[in-house]
Amino acid sequence: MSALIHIAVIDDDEAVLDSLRLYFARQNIETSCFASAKEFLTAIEGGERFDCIVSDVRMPGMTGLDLVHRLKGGGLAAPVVLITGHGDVDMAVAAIKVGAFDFIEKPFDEARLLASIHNAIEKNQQPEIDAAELERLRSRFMTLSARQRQVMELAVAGLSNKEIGSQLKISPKTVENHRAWVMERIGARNIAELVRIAMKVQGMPPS
Amino acid sequence: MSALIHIAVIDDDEAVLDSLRLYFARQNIETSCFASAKEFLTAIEGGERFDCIVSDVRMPGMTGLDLVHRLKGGGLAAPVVLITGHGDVDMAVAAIKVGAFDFIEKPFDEARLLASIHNAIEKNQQPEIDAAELERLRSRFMTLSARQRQVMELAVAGLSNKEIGSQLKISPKTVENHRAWVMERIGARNIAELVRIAMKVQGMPPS
DNA sequence: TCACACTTGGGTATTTTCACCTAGGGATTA
DNA sequence: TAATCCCTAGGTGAAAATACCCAAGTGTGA
Repeated sequence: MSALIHIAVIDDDEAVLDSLRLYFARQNIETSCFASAKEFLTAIEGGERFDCIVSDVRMPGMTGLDLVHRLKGGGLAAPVVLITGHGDVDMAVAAIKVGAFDFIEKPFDEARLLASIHNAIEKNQQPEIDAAELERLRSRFMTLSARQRQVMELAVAGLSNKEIGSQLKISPKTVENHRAWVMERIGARNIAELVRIAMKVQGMPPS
Repeated sequence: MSALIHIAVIDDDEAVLDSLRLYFARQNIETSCFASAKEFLTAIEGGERFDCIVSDVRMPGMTGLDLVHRLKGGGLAAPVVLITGHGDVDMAVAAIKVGAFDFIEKPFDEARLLASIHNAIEKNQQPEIDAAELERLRSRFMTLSARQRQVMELAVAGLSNKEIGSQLKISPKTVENHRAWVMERIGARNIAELVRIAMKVQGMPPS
């Protein structure tokens, strides 16, 4: 699924930049380096997009924290991992609160940073998938027949096949058949999943 | 609006507890002190509610971080302000990510803590719809042990007893027992109901 | 009229859950 | 020390769900 990860690294220290560029190259990660937040923003304004942004906190001009603020305010979805040389708890708290994904102290293990980046990207893909997923599910609900939907609703309400049958005046066996159909169509593999899907779909009107 | 602020303070250090109690008394804030997270949870289970929870991070038994996890998992809305003696950035990051409102290093200015508490309470004033019902459900969640909660979460995710057992490295039979306990305690009569209750209380998650 | 989908219902066998029960080990508390 | 709670795990038997198979009646649209 992951074609090629493309990240941005922002640090005013040339040595750090070089070191990280080399490390990420070895990890098969495409890296764009920037010596300042400003340079980075220019690239963003030029239309460049990254899967993850790794930035130092303390830099001349715009700090990493400012950058997070700016990016989140601009609605940019890419996760930001901040790196700091000074173990500043207050700043870490502030950073996470404004939406930074992680906050790592120098000196850090490169593997730790890598793990955080992977984690950030993974978590970040969730909402997009959710929106698309929701539409997919909604369309599947539409293909259900009236009877199937009836059965589904009662099943989601927690009734057993027997109870559903007596309520709909059909045999439990028929209910069983309908139920299997519903599960297959919706793509749920168990009742718990079906309940979640039903709640998700019915809990949110189409946008 | 603010009748009387009532907060909980949790710290295993008697001196800190006394000091804060005195300080908050002077600020006209009602304070309940607890020497451990467990004592605090007992009070919560007994139905006590607080506008804000101030807790030390490092304590014997349950840590402040565990506490936040537990409270947020149970859907309790009260904001938590954590205090730590060791400037631990990683822990601060983890704490904020799981939903702590603030993370303050010792030694701290009492006014700083007070400001954070006021801020937390103010931010926390969001409208709750079926507050009474949610409270009832939350209190039930609080009575679950850690293991029971684990089992519940996996069950809600749709795993079978066998799958849960293999994941938790316990026998399916034990899972079955835990599950029965959970169902009884929560007051759910089938999985569908459990899933719906869990989603309501925790306002979550993707499958 | 024919094909297709939906509904209905049955059979059979396996798996899973549910509702009871007992019982030991470990940790905590009175 | 005794009581209590939790986690562990086993047993039994009933109920339910699941995964397959099958067929017949009813529409709808090509």
